[in-house]
Amino acid sequence: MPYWLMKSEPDEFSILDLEKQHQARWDGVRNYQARNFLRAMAEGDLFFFYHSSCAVPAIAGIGRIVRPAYADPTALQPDSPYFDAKASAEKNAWSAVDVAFVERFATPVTLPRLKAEAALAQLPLVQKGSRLSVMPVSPAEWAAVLALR
DNA sequence: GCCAACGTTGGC
DNA sequence: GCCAACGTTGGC
Repeated sequence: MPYWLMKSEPDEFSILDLEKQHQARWDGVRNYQARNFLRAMAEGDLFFFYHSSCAVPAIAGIGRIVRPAYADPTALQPDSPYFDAKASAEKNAWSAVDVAFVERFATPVTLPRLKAEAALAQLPLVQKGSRLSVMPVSPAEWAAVLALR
């Protein structure tokens, strides 16, 4: 079962929001590499929920994919910040998945701690300049993060 | 708020 | 197809 990591700005959508809502649509991904990873997800896959662009960037918990990739409806909504004028119902390049809450870490694993972990050196998240917002996580990396929680 | 790094756009 | 300019990401 593949593992993933997805970034979200907690001001927009946080692990606490997911915990309260139980389930949510993960939409608004507008990068082809990230989108391709979304499309590779299967129902039941687990992912780390990462808080980006905030006071304490950190892996804040775990979610589960409950519906695999489908056309992202926000691309078709003119009032959405994720609206894409080039998208149509017939031809929508963007994908969304549905996710469910699994766990909120009592202590989020902060970016400095992730960077200090040798087992995570290959993870795009900790690599200089990487802005990838959806990425695969190997079983060894998954275990290394769980051990830091 | 700053700015480095990146991905995308568009002129040629 | 190249590449400069631009807009965005995201840590600090």
